[in-house]
Amino acid sequence: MAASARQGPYICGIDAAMDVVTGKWKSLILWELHEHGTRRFAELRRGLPGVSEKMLVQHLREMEEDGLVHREVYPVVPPKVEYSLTEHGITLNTALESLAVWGQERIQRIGAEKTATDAA
Amino acid sequence: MAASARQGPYICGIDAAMDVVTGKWKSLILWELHEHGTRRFAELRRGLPGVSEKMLVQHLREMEEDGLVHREVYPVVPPKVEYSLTEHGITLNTALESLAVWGQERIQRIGAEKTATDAA
DNA sequence: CAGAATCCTTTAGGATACTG
DNA sequence: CAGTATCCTAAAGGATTCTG
Repeated sequence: MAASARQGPYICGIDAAMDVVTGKWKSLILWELHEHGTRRFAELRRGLPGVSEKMLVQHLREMEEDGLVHREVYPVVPPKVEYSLTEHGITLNTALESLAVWGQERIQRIGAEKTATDAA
Repeated sequence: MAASARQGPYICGIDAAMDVVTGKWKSLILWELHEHGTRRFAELRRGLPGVSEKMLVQHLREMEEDGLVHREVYPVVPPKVEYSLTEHGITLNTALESLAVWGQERIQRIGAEKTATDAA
C-alpha cells in the first residue's frame, strides 16, 4: 500500500501520480537520486539546501513505501544508509521530464516579464 | 507575477511546474477545461464533485494569474462567466500527459497488489 | 551518521452564511 | 449565477533536542 495517506480511489492518472510526488522536496529528491544514482542520507541533505532532517526522513520513507526509492542499510558503525531509485522511481522521473521542460519555459517567461517590467 | 505565493527562485523546472499545479483540484480543473474547451463556474463545480466554492474560486484565480486560465465575464444578469485554457494552460496539459500515463500504470499496480493480497 | 521524538507555526482546505 | 466573507479544522512543514 502507498504511504501517502490516501482516502478514496483516484479520479485519474494525474491524481495518482501527484499523490506520490506531492511534498515539498519529493521531486527534488527524485532528481538528486537520478543525477547521482545513489546517495547517503547526509549527502541528500547537503544536496537539498533548506530541508529539515524530519522532512527528509519522512519523504524518503513515504517514497520507499510508494515503491520509488530503495533504502540499503549497511550494518556498520557509524551507520551507513544508501538511497537509490527503483525501477518505478526511474520511470516516474522520465514521466516528469516534459513537465520539467514546461517549467523551464515558464521560468524563462517569468524572467522575461520581470525584465520587461523592470525596464518599464 | 505568479499567484501561487512563491518566495525564492526556482531550483529547477519541475519545481516551477509543480508550483503551478499544486492544489487539490488544479490538475482536475485543467483536465475539465481541456475536455470541454470552455466551462461556466457552475458547470465546473458539478464536474468536480466535492469541491467547495471557496477552493474553486481560489484555484481559478491563481491559475488565471499564472496564465493558465482565461476568465471571460459577460455583463448580463444573471451573471455569466466562462473559463477556458490559455495557450500555456494547453501546453501544460500536454506536458502532464506522460505523468498521467505513469499514474494510470500505478493504479493498475496497486490494484494488482490489492487483488493479490485479497486473494491471499 | 542516521535517525527518533517532541513541540510549534504555517498553510491548505472546508463549512456556512450572505450578496450584487 | 457567481461569487465574498468569516470562521474553523486538519495537514504540512520546521526547529530543537536526544540517541543507538
